[in-house]
Amino acid sequence: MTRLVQRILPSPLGPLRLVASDLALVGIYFPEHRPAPAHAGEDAEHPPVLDLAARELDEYFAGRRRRFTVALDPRGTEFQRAVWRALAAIEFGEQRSYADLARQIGQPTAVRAVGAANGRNPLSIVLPCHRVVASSGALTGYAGGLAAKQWLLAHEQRLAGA
Amino acid sequence: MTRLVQRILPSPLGPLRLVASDLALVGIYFPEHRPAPAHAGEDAEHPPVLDLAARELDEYFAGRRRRFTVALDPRGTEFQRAVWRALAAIEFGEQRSYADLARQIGQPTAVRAVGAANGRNPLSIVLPCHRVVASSGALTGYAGGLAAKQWLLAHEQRLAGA
DNA sequence: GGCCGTCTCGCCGTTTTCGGACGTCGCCGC
DNA sequence: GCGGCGACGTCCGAAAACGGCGAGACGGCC
Repeated sequence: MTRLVQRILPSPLGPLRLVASDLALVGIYFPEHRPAPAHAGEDAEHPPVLDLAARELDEYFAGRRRRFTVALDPRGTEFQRAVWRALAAIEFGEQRSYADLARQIGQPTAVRAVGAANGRNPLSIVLPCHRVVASSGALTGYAGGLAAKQWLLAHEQRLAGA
Repeated sequence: MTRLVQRILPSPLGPLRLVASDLALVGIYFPEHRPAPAHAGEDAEHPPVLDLAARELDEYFAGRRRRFTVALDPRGTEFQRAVWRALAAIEFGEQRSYADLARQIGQPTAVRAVGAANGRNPLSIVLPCHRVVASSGALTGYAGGLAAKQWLLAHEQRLAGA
């Protein structure tokens, strides 16, 4: 029940809205995020975690960071958190299918539910839901729009080779 | 979403639990309150509003206060807040029926629902749900027990005449 | 014969909807 | 008095709808 504060961070994908509690990052949202996230409190004072998140994201976009260290507190159901935990294990530049994730959390048939949980990921980019594509390899959806997903994958692809 | 703090206040009706946010009083609960209210946070620091509430309640029980000035923030559905607003208009020593209240909020047939809303009143005493009785004049129910309701009415009756 | 697109259907957690039950009642008969 | 019934917002549980899917079946097209 701690207060939430937010901060807007410019990025190549448009202004990102970072939301944090006193202790951890709680959300990263695109300008036209879908589904629209709940409104956060005013940004009176910036807790340190918010500044750290902004710095790491800047580095990520600049190609100088592949993993994030900022404390996270993704809020959701038990199942969703399990999916998001699995997300965190996908390395920079890699890709997985929704079926892969389902297997990984021990519920190989819950493919569709994994897709839904993926769509509710509150920590875009940091929890790399953009690295999950259909088994066929097709891009299927993204909270920030498919263009953003494609941009992120290309960005990582470019750097992964180097 | 501000933090809630609480404080116990001794009274002729037993220890009352006062709950407040930074800005306003949110709840007043009897020892055996029904339905049981949600648990509040720890009482680390007392916001001014909590002390003011305690003082005014003391004065009320001592017979030196008939109206409260402490800021209130009763949380509930729109309908409930409408009922509670109507409650606040009942003067010290007066009594109304549930049907009266229903008429007052413009939903004369929602008598039973008014009763239910009354039962969910989070601010006992300050929002005087004890001044509402059946059309027949009978005492019908009270979160703090019928004895408490009777005590409050008698208390006000005694002073109203003076 | 391969190689796609398209369709259909089963999968499953979450969300939304729906229906019934439950009150701090009041009115009408008896 | 007492019993019965109607009133209506809430709560709660059940049921249905809804997705950022995947596998298999078809039908075209080289």
